[in-house]
Amino acid sequence: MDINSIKVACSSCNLRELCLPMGLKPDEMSRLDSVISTRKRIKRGQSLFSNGDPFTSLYAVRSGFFKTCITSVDGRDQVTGFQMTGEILGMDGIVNDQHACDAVALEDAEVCVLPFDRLESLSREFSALQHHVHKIMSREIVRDHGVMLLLGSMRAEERLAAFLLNLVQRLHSRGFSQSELVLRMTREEIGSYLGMKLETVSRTFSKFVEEGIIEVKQRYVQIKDTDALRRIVNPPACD
Amino acid sequence: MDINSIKVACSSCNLRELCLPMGLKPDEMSRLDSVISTRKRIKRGQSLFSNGDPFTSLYAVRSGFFKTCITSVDGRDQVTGFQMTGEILGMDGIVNDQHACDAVALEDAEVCVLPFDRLESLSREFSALQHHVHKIMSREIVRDHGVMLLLGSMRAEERLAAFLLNLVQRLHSRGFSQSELVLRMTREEIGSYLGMKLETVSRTFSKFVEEGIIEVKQRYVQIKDTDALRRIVNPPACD
DNA sequence: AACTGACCTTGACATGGGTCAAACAAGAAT
DNA sequence: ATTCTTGTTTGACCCATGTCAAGGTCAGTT
Repeated sequence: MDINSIKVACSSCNLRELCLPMGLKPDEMSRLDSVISTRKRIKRGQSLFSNGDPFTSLYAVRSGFFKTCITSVDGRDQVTGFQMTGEILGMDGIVNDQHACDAVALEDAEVCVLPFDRLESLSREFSALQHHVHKIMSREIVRDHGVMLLLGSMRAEERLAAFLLNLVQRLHSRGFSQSELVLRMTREEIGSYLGMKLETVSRTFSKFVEEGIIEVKQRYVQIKDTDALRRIVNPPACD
Repeated sequence: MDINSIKVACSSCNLRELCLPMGLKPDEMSRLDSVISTRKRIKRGQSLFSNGDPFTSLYAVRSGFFKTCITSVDGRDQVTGFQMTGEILGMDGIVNDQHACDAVALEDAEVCVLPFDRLESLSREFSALQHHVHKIMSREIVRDHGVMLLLGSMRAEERLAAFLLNLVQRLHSRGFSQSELVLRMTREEIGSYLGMKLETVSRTFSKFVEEGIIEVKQRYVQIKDTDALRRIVNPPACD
Protein backbone atom coordinates (compact mmCIF):
# COMPACT_ATOMS: atom_id res chain seq x y z
CA MET A 1 0.00 0.00 0.00
CA ASP A 2 1.22 3.46 -0.89
CA ILE A 3 2.38 5.26 2.21
CA ASN A 4 0.69 8.38 0.88
CA SER A 5 -2.71 6.84 0.46
CA ILE A 6 -3.86 4.93 3.49
CA LYS A 7 -7.43 3.74 3.70
CA VAL A 8 -8.97 4.99 6.91
CA ALA A 9 -12.26 5.24 8.69
CA CYS A 10 -14.03 8.26 10.17
CA SER A 11 -15.85 5.95 12.54
CA SER A 12 -12.61 5.05 14.29
CA CYS A 13 -10.96 8.46 13.98
CA ASN A 14 -10.24 10.32 17.18
CA LEU A 15 -11.26 13.56 15.47
CA ARG A 16 -14.80 12.45 14.77
CA GLU A 17 -16.24 14.86 17.33
CA LEU A 18 -14.49 17.78 15.68
CA CYS A 19 -14.36 17.02 12.01
CA LEU A 20 -16.82 16.28 9.24
CA PRO A 21 -18.62 13.39 10.99
CA MET A 22 -19.42 15.58 14.00
CA GLY A 23 -22.93 14.83 15.22
CA LEU A 24 -23.59 11.94 12.87
CA LYS A 25 -25.04 8.71 14.22
CA PRO A 26 -22.82 5.61 14.24
CA ASP A 27 -24.50 4.06 11.21
CA GLU A 28 -24.31 7.34 9.31
CA MET A 29 -20.67 7.64 10.21
CA SER A 30 -19.84 4.26 8.82
CA ARG A 31 -21.50 5.26 5.56
CA LEU A 32 -19.32 8.34 5.53
CA ASP A 33 -16.32 6.02 5.64
CA SER A 34 -17.12 5.03 2.09
CA VAL A 35 -16.56 8.63 1.01
CA ILE A 36 -13.22 9.10 2.67
CA SER A 37 -11.06 7.37 0.18
CA THR A 38 -7.55 8.14 1.29
CA ARG A 39 -5.28 10.19 3.39
CA LYS A 40 -2.52 12.27 2.04
CA ARG A 41 0.65 13.51 3.69
CA ILE A 42 1.93 16.98 2.99
CA LYS A 43 5.39 18.08 4.03
CA ARG A 44 5.97 21.45 5.56
CA GLY A 45 6.14 24.08 2.85
CA GLN A 46 4.36 21.96 0.26
CA SER A 47 0.99 22.80 -1.24
CA LEU A 48 -2.07 20.65 -0.78
CA PHE A 49 -3.53 22.43 -3.79
CA SER A 50 -2.78 25.59 -5.70
CA ASN A 51 -4.75 28.28 -7.41
CA GLY A 52 -6.04 26.94 -10.70
CA ASP A 53 -5.73 23.26 -9.82
CA PRO A 54 -8.79 21.28 -10.87
CA PHE A 55 -11.18 20.83 -7.99
CA THR A 56 -12.04 17.29 -7.07
CA SER A 57 -12.08 17.02 -3.30
CA LEU A 58 -12.44 18.73 -0.01
CA TYR A 59 -9.80 17.99 2.57
CA ALA A 60 -10.14 17.48 6.31
CA VAL A 61 -7.01 18.36 8.26
CA ARG A 62 -6.08 15.34 10.33
CA SER A 63 -2.85 16.73 11.69
CA GLY A 64 -0.65 19.70 11.00
CA PHE A 65 -1.41 23.27 10.17
CA PHE A 66 -2.21 25.05 6.91
CA LYS A 67 -2.54 28.52 5.53
CA THR A 68 -4.64 29.45 2.54
CA CYS A 69 -3.68 32.45 0.48
CA ILE A 70 -4.66 34.22 -2.68
CA THR A 71 -2.41 36.23 -4.93
CA SER A 72 -3.67 39.11 -7.00
CA VAL A 73 -2.66 39.64 -10.62
CA ASP A 74 0.04 42.08 -9.61
CA GLY A 75 1.57 39.78 -7.04
CA ARG A 76 -0.03 40.98 -3.84
CA ASP A 77 -0.55 38.22 -1.40
CA GLN A 78 -3.27 37.74 1.17
CA VAL A 79 -3.48 34.95 3.70
CA THR A 80 -7.19 34.18 3.92
CA GLY A 81 -7.05 31.70 6.77
CA PHE A 82 -5.15 29.29 8.95
CA GLN A 83 -6.57 25.78 9.27
CA MET A 84 -5.89 23.32 12.02
CA THR A 85 -6.93 19.77 12.92
CA GLY A 86 -10.53 18.96 12.06
CA GLU A 87 -11.05 21.91 9.77
CA ILE A 88 -12.09 21.60 6.15
CA LEU A 89 -10.15 22.96 3.19
CA GLY A 90 -11.02 23.45 -0.45
CA MET A 91 -14.53 24.86 -0.52
CA ASP A 92 -13.29 27.74 -2.66
CA GLY A 93 -12.93 25.28 -5.54
CA ILE A 94 -16.57 24.29 -5.96
CA VAL A 95 -17.86 27.32 -7.81
CA ASN A 96 -15.51 27.18 -10.79
CA ASP A 97 -14.32 23.58 -10.62
CA GLN A 98 -10.88 24.83 -9.82
CA HIS A 99 -9.20 26.00 -6.68
CA ALA A 100 -9.14 29.73 -6.11
CA CYS A 101 -6.33 29.80 -3.57
CA ASP A 102 -3.18 28.01 -2.46
CA ALA A 103 -3.26 25.75 0.58
CA VAL A 104 0.22 25.42 2.05
CA ALA A 105 1.25 23.22 4.96
CA LEU A 106 3.00 25.24 7.67
CA GLU A 107 4.15 22.02 9.30
CA ASP A 108 4.15 18.39 8.21
CA ALA A 109 0.50 17.51 7.86
CA GLU A 110 -1.93 14.81 6.99
CA VAL A 111 -5.35 15.30 5.44
CA CYS A 112 -8.30 13.08 4.66
CA VAL A 113 -9.32 13.35 1.03
CA LEU A 114 -13.07 13.76 0.53
CA PRO A 115 -13.94 13.37 -3.17
CA PHE A 116 -16.64 15.95 -3.62
CA ASP A 117 -18.83 14.05 -6.06
CA ARG A 118 -19.07 11.21 -3.59
CA LEU A 119 -19.74 13.61 -0.75
CA GLU A 120 -22.56 15.08 -2.82
CA SER A 121 -24.11 11.73 -3.65
CA LEU A 122 -23.95 10.57 -0.05
CA SER A 123 -25.43 13.92 0.99
CA ARG A 124 -28.39 13.15 -1.23
CA GLU A 125 -28.90 9.95 0.66
CA PHE A 126 -28.89 11.24 4.18
CA SER A 127 -29.86 14.65 5.24
CA ALA A 128 -27.72 14.86 8.36
CA LEU A 129 -24.59 14.84 6.23
CA GLN A 130 -26.15 17.21 3.74
CA HIS A 131 -27.01 19.70 6.43
CA HIS A 132 -23.60 19.29 7.97
CA VAL A 133 -21.88 20.20 4.70
CA HIS A 134 -24.09 23.26 4.46
CA LYS A 135 -23.17 24.24 7.98
CA ILE A 136 -19.48 23.91 7.29
CA MET A 137 -19.74 26.21 4.30
CA SER A 138 -21.93 28.64 6.20
CA ARG A 139 -19.41 28.68 9.05
CA GLU A 140 -16.69 29.64 6.61
CA ILE A 141 -18.86 32.48 5.30
CA VAL A 142 -19.51 33.77 8.81
CA ARG A 143 -15.82 33.48 9.68
CA ASP A 144 -14.92 35.44 6.55
CA HIS A 145 -17.34 38.20 7.51
CA GLY A 146 -15.66 38.37 10.90
CA VAL A 147 -12.31 38.80 9.20
CA MET A 148 -13.78 41.60 7.11
CA LEU A 149 -14.86 43.33 10.31
CA LEU A 150 -11.38 42.91 11.67
CA LEU A 151 -9.67 44.19 8.52
CA GLY A 152 -12.16 46.95 7.89
CA SER A 153 -12.58 48.48 11.28
CA MET A 154 -9.95 47.40 13.80
CA ARG A 155 -6.59 48.87 14.62
CA ALA A 156 -3.35 46.91 14.79
CA GLU A 157 -3.53 46.06 18.48
CA GLU A 158 -7.14 45.02 18.22
CA ARG A 159 -6.41 42.80 15.24
CA LEU A 160 -3.54 41.01 16.91
CA ALA A 161 -5.45 40.57 20.16
CA ALA A 162 -8.43 39.14 18.26
CA PHE A 163 -6.11 36.85 16.34
CA LEU A 164 -4.46 35.48 19.46
CA LEU A 165 -7.78 34.94 21.22
CA ASN A 166 -9.18 33.16 18.19
CA LEU A 167 -6.15 30.89 17.85
CA VAL A 168 -5.98 29.98 21.50
CA GLN A 169 -9.71 29.34 21.64
CA ARG A 170 -9.53 26.96 18.69
CA LEU A 171 -6.53 25.22 20.20
CA HIS A 172 -8.26 24.95 23.55
CA SER A 173 -11.25 23.24 21.97
CA ARG A 174 -8.74 20.71 20.64
CA GLY A 175 -7.46 19.98 24.11
CA PHE A 176 -4.53 22.37 24.23
CA SER A 177 -3.83 25.07 26.76
CA GLN A 178 -5.95 28.18 27.05
CA SER A 179 -2.92 30.28 27.74
CA GLU A 180 -0.02 28.92 25.76
CA LEU A 181 0.48 28.43 22.07
CA VAL A 182 3.16 27.91 19.49
CA LEU A 183 2.66 29.94 16.37
CA ARG A 184 3.08 27.88 13.25
CA MET A 185 3.34 30.89 10.99
CA THR A 186 5.84 33.71 10.54
CA ARG A 187 5.25 37.31 11.53
CA GLU A 188 4.88 38.07 7.86
CA GLU A 189 2.09 35.50 7.47
CA ILE A 190 0.31 36.86 10.53
CA GLY A 191 0.69 40.31 9.04
CA SER A 192 -0.70 39.22 5.71
CA TYR A 193 -3.72 37.69 7.40
CA LEU A 194 -4.31 40.74 9.57
CA GLY A 195 -3.60 43.34 6.91
CA MET A 196 -0.48 44.75 8.53
CA LYS A 197 3.26 44.67 7.91
CA LEU A 198 5.49 42.21 9.71
CA GLU A 199 7.24 45.04 11.54
CA THR A 200 3.91 46.19 12.91
CA VAL A 201 3.11 42.66 14.03
CA SER A 202 6.45 42.48 15.80
CA ARG A 203 6.04 45.87 17.42
CA THR A 204 2.56 45.02 18.59
CA PHE A 205 3.80 41.78 20.14
CA SER A 206 6.48 43.80 21.92
CA LYS A 207 3.90 46.27 23.15
CA PHE A 208 1.78 43.46 24.62
CA VAL A 209 4.90 42.07 26.29
CA GLU A 210 5.77 45.47 27.80
CA GLU A 211 2.26 45.71 29.14
CA GLY A 212 2.58 42.28 30.74
CA ILE A 213 -0.29 40.85 28.69
CA ILE A 214 1.74 38.10 27.05
CA GLU A 215 5.20 36.56 27.03
CA VAL A 216 6.82 35.82 23.73
CA LYS A 217 9.84 33.72 22.89
CA GLN A 218 10.02 33.40 19.14
CA ARG A 219 7.02 31.37 18.05
CA TYR A 220 6.06 30.47 21.60
CA VAL A 221 3.44 32.75 23.16
CA GLN A 222 2.09 32.65 26.67
CA ILE A 223 -1.04 34.62 27.39
CA LYS A 224 -0.82 36.04 30.89
CA ASP A 225 -3.91 38.22 30.85
CA THR A 226 -6.69 36.97 28.62
CA ASP A 227 -9.09 39.63 29.87
CA ALA A 228 -6.71 42.36 28.83
CA LEU A 229 -6.75 40.94 25.30
CA ARG A 230 -10.55 40.82 25.41
CA ARG A 231 -10.67 44.43 26.54
CA ILE A 232 -8.42 45.41 23.66
CA VAL A 233 -10.71 43.74 21.13
CA ASN A 234 -13.93 45.05 22.71
CA PRO A 235 -13.12 48.29 24.43
CA PRO A 236 -15.52 48.69 27.35
CA ALA A 237 -18.23 51.20 26.55
CA CYS A 238 -17.58 54.62 28.03
CA ASP A 239 -20.87 56.38 27.61
CA MET B 1 -54.23 37.21 -1.43
CA ASP B 2 -51.79 39.07 0.76
CA ILE B 3 -49.93 41.65 -1.27
CA ASN B 4 -46.78 40.69 0.60
CA SER B 5 -46.94 37.02 -0.22
CA ILE B 6 -47.51 36.37 -3.87
CA LYS B 7 -47.13 32.89 -5.21
CA VAL B 8 -44.72 32.93 -8.09
CA ALA B 9 -42.81 30.62 -10.37
CA CYS B 10 -39.09 30.43 -11.15
CA SER B 11 -39.93 28.86 -14.46
CA SER B 12 -41.62 32.02 -15.65
CA CYS B 13 -39.28 34.48 -13.94
CA ASN B 14 -37.21 36.69 -16.14
CA LEU B 15 -34.29 36.26 -13.75
CA ARG B 16 -34.05 32.53 -14.20
CA GLU B 17 -30.77 32.82 -16.10
CA LEU B 18 -29.22 34.79 -13.28
CA CYS B 19 -30.75 33.50 -10.12
CA LEU B 20 -31.05 30.19 -8.33
CA PRO B 21 -32.53 28.23 -11.26
CA MET B 22 -29.61 29.15 -13.51
CA GLY B 23 -28.62 26.17 -15.63
CA LEU B 24 -31.47 23.94 -14.53
CA LYS B 25 -33.49 22.03 -17.10
CA PRO B 26 -37.14 23.05 -17.61
CA ASP B 27 -38.52 20.08 -15.68
CA GLU B 28 -36.07 20.70 -12.85
CA MET B 29 -37.03 24.32 -12.79
CA SER B 30 -40.70 23.57 -12.41
CA ARG B 31 -39.84 21.38 -9.44
CA LEU B 32 -37.95 24.29 -7.96
CA ASP B 33 -41.19 26.25 -8.17
CA SER B 34 -42.51 24.10 -5.37
CA VAL B 35 -39.76 25.40 -3.10
CA ILE B 36 -40.29 29.06 -3.78
CA SER B 37 -43.22 29.68 -1.56
CA THR B 38 -43.68 33.38 -1.60
CA ARG B 39 -42.29 36.73 -2.41
CA LYS B 40 -41.81 39.44 0.10
CA ARG B 41 -41.58 43.18 -0.34
CA ILE B 42 -39.14 45.20 1.67
CA LYS B 43 -39.31 48.96 1.81
CA ARG B 44 -36.18 51.04 1.59
CA GLY B 45 -34.50 51.16 4.96
CA GLN B 46 -36.26 48.08 6.30
CA SER B 47 -34.51 44.86 7.24
CA LEU B 48 -35.12 41.58 5.47
CA PHE B 49 -33.61 39.89 8.50
CA SER B 50 -31.48 40.95 11.44
CA ASN B 51 -28.66 39.51 13.45
CA GLY B 52 -30.08 36.89 15.79
CA ASP B 53 -33.29 36.26 13.87
CA PRO B 54 -34.09 32.56 13.55
CA PHE B 55 -32.92 31.20 10.23
CA THR B 56 -35.55 29.61 8.07
CA SER B 57 -34.95 30.68 4.51
CA LEU B 58 -32.58 31.94 1.93
CA TYR B 59 -33.73 34.88 -0.13
CA ALA B 60 -33.24 35.61 -3.80
CA VAL B 61 -33.26 39.29 -4.66
CA ARG B 62 -35.87 39.83 -7.33
CA SER B 63 -35.61 43.59 -7.47
CA GLY B 64 -33.95 46.27 -5.42
CA PHE B 65 -30.65 46.46 -3.67
CA PHE B 66 -29.46 45.28 -0.27
CA LYS B 67 -26.54 45.65 2.05
CA THR B 68 -25.53 43.11 4.66
CA CYS B 69 -23.67 44.28 7.72
CA ILE B 70 -22.39 42.96 10.99
CA THR B 71 -21.96 44.89 14.20
CA SER B 72 -19.33 43.99 16.76
CA VAL B 73 -20.04 43.92 20.49
CA ASP B 74 -18.69 47.42 20.92
CA GLY B 75 -20.78 48.85 18.14
CA ARG B 76 -18.39 48.84 15.24
CA ASP B 77 -20.16 48.29 11.98
CA GLN B 78 -18.95 46.53 8.87
CA VAL B 79 -20.82 46.27 5.61
CA THR B 80 -20.00 42.77 4.35
CA GLY B 81 -21.65 43.02 0.97
CA PHE B 82 -24.08 44.64 -1.41
CA GLN B 83 -26.58 42.37 -3.13
CA MET B 84 -28.47 43.06 -6.32
CA THR B 85 -31.00 41.29 -8.50
CA GLY B 86 -30.52 37.55 -8.75
CA GLU B 87 -28.16 37.29 -5.78
CA ILE B 88 -28.83 35.12 -2.76
CA LEU B 89 -29.00 36.35 0.82
CA GLY B 90 -29.03 34.57 4.15
CA MET B 91 -26.39 31.84 3.92
CA ASP B 92 -24.77 33.18 7.08
CA GLY B 93 -27.73 31.82 9.03
CA ILE B 94 -27.29 28.12 8.30
CA VAL B 95 -24.49 27.34 10.69
CA ASN B 96 -26.17 28.46 13.92
CA ASP B 97 -29.81 28.46 12.86
CA GLN B 98 -29.88 32.16 13.27
CA HIS B 99 -28.81 35.02 11.11
CA ALA B 100 -25.38 36.44 11.78
CA CYS B 101 -25.88 39.78 10.06
CA ASP B 102 -28.47 42.38 9.14
CA ALA B 103 -29.80 42.57 5.58
CA VAL B 104 -31.15 46.04 4.86
CA ALA B 105 -32.88 47.18 1.69
CA LEU B 106 -31.18 50.25 0.20
CA GLU B 107 -34.15 50.77 -2.09
CA ASP B 108 -37.61 49.27 -2.23
CA ALA B 109 -37.06 45.62 -2.96
CA GLU B 110 -38.69 42.32 -3.54
CA VAL B 111 -37.25 38.93 -2.69
CA CYS B 112 -38.25 35.34 -3.30
CA VAL B 113 -38.39 33.37 -0.07
CA LEU B 114 -36.65 29.98 -0.28
CA PRO B 115 -37.47 27.92 2.83
CA PHE B 116 -34.20 26.18 3.48
CA ASP B 117 -35.56 22.85 4.65
CA ARG B 118 -37.48 22.51 1.42
CA LEU B 119 -34.44 23.56 -0.59
CA GLU B 120 -32.47 20.85 1.18
CA SER B 121 -35.03 18.15 0.56
CA LEU B 122 -35.37 19.06 -3.10
CA SER B 123 -31.56 19.12 -3.32
CA ARG B 124 -31.56 15.54 -2.15
CA GLU B 125 -33.82 14.67 -5.02
CA PHE B 126 -31.92 16.19 -7.85
CA SER B 127 -28.24 16.75 -7.96
CA ALA B 128 -28.23 19.72 -10.31
CA LEU B 129 -29.95 21.82 -7.68
CA GLN B 130 -27.75 20.39 -4.96
CA HIS B 131 -24.60 21.28 -6.83
CA HIS B 132 -25.98 24.68 -7.65
CA VAL B 133 -26.56 25.45 -3.98
CA HIS B 134 -23.00 24.39 -3.25
CA LYS B 135 -21.72 26.63 -6.01
CA ILE B 136 -23.62 29.61 -4.67
CA MET B 137 -22.09 29.16 -1.24
CA SER B 138 -18.66 28.57 -2.69
CA ARG B 139 -19.00 31.73 -4.76
CA GLU B 140 -19.74 33.69 -1.60
CA ILE B 141 -16.62 32.24 0.03
CA VAL B 142 -14.46 33.18 -2.95
CA ARG B 143 -15.98 36.66 -3.03
CA ASP B 144 -15.26 37.10 0.66
CA HIS B 145 -11.65 36.12 0.13
CA GLY B 146 -11.41 38.73 -2.57
CA VAL B 147 -12.71 41.33 -0.16
CA MET B 148 -10.08 40.25 2.35
CA LEU B 149 -7.41 40.85 -0.28
CA LEU B 150 -8.87 44.26 -0.92
CA LEU B 151 -9.09 45.19 2.75
CA GLY B 152 -5.79 43.64 3.68
CA SER B 153 -3.51 44.83 0.95
CA MET B 154 -4.96 47.64 -1.14
CA ARG B 155 -4.81 51.37 -0.70
CA ALA B 156 -7.79 53.70 -0.81
CA GLU B 157 -7.66 54.44 -4.54
CA GLU B 158 -7.22 50.79 -5.38
CA ARG B 159 -10.13 49.80 -3.19
CA LEU B 160 -12.52 52.31 -4.70
CA ALA B 161 -11.43 51.49 -8.24
CA ALA B 162 -11.95 47.78 -7.59
CA PHE B 163 -15.33 48.53 -6.04
CA LEU B 164 -16.52 50.56 -9.01
CA LEU B 165 -15.30 47.97 -11.50
CA ASN B 166 -17.01 45.19 -9.58
CA LEU B 167 -20.29 47.08 -9.35
CA VAL B 168 -20.38 48.08 -12.98
CA GLN B 169 -19.45 44.57 -14.09
CA ARG B 170 -22.29 43.07 -12.09
CA LEU B 171 -24.71 45.67 -13.40
CA HIS B 172 -23.54 45.10 -16.95
CA SER B 173 -24.23 41.38 -16.67
CA ARG B 174 -27.76 42.41 -15.72
CA GLY B 175 -28.19 44.41 -18.88
CA PHE B 176 -27.15 47.83 -17.61
CA SER B 177 -24.46 50.11 -18.94
CA GLN B 178 -20.78 49.27 -18.65
CA SER B 179 -19.94 52.86 -17.99
CA GLU B 180 -22.73 54.40 -15.97
CA LEU B 181 -24.17 53.54 -12.62
CA VAL B 182 -26.26 54.95 -9.84
CA LEU B 183 -24.94 54.17 -6.41
CA ARG B 184 -27.63 52.91 -4.10
CA MET B 185 -25.55 53.39 -0.98
CA THR B 186 -24.12 56.37 0.86
CA ARG B 187 -20.46 57.30 0.98
CA GLU B 188 -20.44 56.04 4.53
CA GLU B 189 -21.70 52.61 3.48
CA ILE B 190 -19.13 52.42 0.70
CA GLY B 191 -16.52 53.37 3.25
CA SER B 192 -17.66 50.74 5.70
CA TYR B 193 -17.48 48.09 3.00
CA LEU B 194 -14.05 49.22 1.84
CA GLY B 195 -12.59 49.85 5.27
CA MET B 196 -12.23 53.60 4.90
CA LYS B 197 -13.89 56.71 6.25
CA LEU B 198 -16.58 58.50 4.28
CA GLU B 199 -14.33 61.52 3.85
CA THR B 200 -11.68 59.37 2.24
CA VAL B 201 -14.29 57.88 -0.09
CA SER B 202 -15.39 61.36 -1.06
CA ARG B 203 -11.83 62.60 -1.57
CA THR B 204 -10.96 59.57 -3.67
CA PHE B 205 -14.01 60.14 -5.87
CA SER B 206 -12.89 63.74 -6.27
CA LYS B 207 -9.38 62.60 -7.19
CA PHE B 208 -10.73 60.28 -9.89
CA VAL B 209 -12.84 63.14 -11.22
CA GLU B 210 -9.83 65.48 -11.33
CA GLU B 211 -7.90 62.85 -13.26
CA GLY B 212 -10.75 62.54 -15.75
CA ILE B 213 -11.36 58.88 -14.93
CA ILE B 214 -14.95 59.31 -13.85
CA GLU B 215 -17.68 61.89 -13.61
CA VAL B 216 -19.70 62.07 -10.45
CA LYS B 217 -22.95 63.81 -9.72
CA GLN B 218 -24.10 62.70 -6.32
CA ARG B 219 -25.02 59.04 -6.59
CA TYR B 220 -24.65 59.02 -10.35
CA VAL B 221 -21.25 57.90 -11.62
CA GLN B 222 -20.04 57.77 -15.18
CA ILE B 223 -16.88 55.82 -15.89
CA LYS B 224 -14.95 57.57 -18.62
CA ASP B 225 -11.77 55.49 -18.55
CA THR B 226 -12.29 51.91 -17.47
CA ASP B 227 -8.70 50.99 -18.27
CA ALA B 228 -7.44 53.66 -15.93
CA LEU B 229 -9.46 52.07 -13.14
CA ARG B 230 -8.04 48.68 -14.09
CA ARG B 231 -4.53 50.07 -14.00
CA ILE B 232 -5.17 51.48 -10.55
CA VAL B 233 -6.31 48.10 -9.25
CA ASN B 234 -3.52 46.16 -10.96
CA PRO B 235 -0.57 48.47 -11.34
CA PRO B 236 1.39 47.39 -14.41
CA ALA B 237 4.54 45.54 -13.42
CA CYS B 238 7.65 47.71 -13.60
CA ASP B 239 10.44 45.20 -13.29
C1' DA C 1 -39.96 80.37 -1.45
C1' DA C 2 -37.89 79.18 2.71
C1' DC C 3 -36.79 75.52 5.89
C1' DT C 4 -35.08 71.11 7.36
C1' DG C 5 -32.37 67.09 7.52
C1' DA C 6 -29.52 63.87 5.31
C1' DC C 7 -25.72 63.50 2.68
C1' DC C 8 -21.54 65.13 0.55
C1' DT C 9 -17.29 67.92 -0.16
C1' DT C 10 -13.27 70.19 1.24
C1' DG C 11 -9.67 72.08 4.26
C1' DA C 12 -6.44 71.84 8.16
C1' DC C 13 -4.20 69.08 11.07
C1' DA C 14 -2.90 64.70 13.64
C1' DT C 15 -1.36 60.08 13.88
C1' DG C 16 -1.11 55.08 13.18
C1' DG C 17 1.17 52.29 10.70
C1' DG C 18 4.22 51.89 6.55
C1' DT C 19 9.05 52.15 4.83
C1' DC C 20 13.79 51.72 5.10
C1' DA C 21 17.74 50.31 7.43
C1' DA C 22 20.54 48.07 10.81
C1' DA C 23 21.35 44.70 14.08
C1' DC C 24 20.15 40.44 16.30
C1' DA C 25 18.73 35.36 16.97
C1' DA C 26 18.52 30.70 15.90
C1' DG C 27 18.71 26.78 13.19
C1' DA C 28 20.88 24.56 9.06
C1' DA C 29 24.78 23.65 6.29
C1' DT C 30 29.70 23.27 5.81
C1' DA D 1 32.95 26.02 15.49
C1' DT D 2 31.90 29.04 11.53
C1' DT D 3 29.16 30.70 8.12
C1' DC D 4 24.76 31.17 5.85
C1' DT D 5 19.96 31.85 5.74
C1' DT D 6 15.73 32.98 7.33
C1' DG D 7 13.11 35.23 10.48
C1' DT D 8 12.68 38.85 14.12
C1' DT D 9 13.29 43.19 16.56
C1' DT D 10 13.93 48.00 16.89
C1' DG D 11 14.76 52.83 15.52
C1' DA D 12 14.00 56.94 12.62
C1' DC D 13 11.31 59.03 9.52
C1' DC D 14 7.28 59.85 6.58
C1' DC D 15 2.93 59.51 4.35
C1' DA D 16 -1.78 57.88 3.67
C1' DT D 17 -5.61 58.11 5.91
C1' DG D 18 -8.18 59.40 10.02
C1' DT D 19 -10.20 63.31 12.67
C1' DC D 20 -12.45 67.49 13.28
C1' DA D 21 -14.78 71.30 11.50
C1' DA D 22 -17.15 74.22 8.23
C1' DG D 23 -19.88 74.83 4.46
C1' DG D 24 -22.47 73.14 0.28
C1' DT D 25 -26.20 70.48 -2.24
C1' DC D 26 -30.45 68.44 -2.88
C1' DA D 27 -35.00 66.35 -1.95
C1' DG D 28 -38.86 66.65 0.68
C1' DT D 29 -41.85 69.60 3.70
C1' DT D 30 -44.04 73.63 5.38
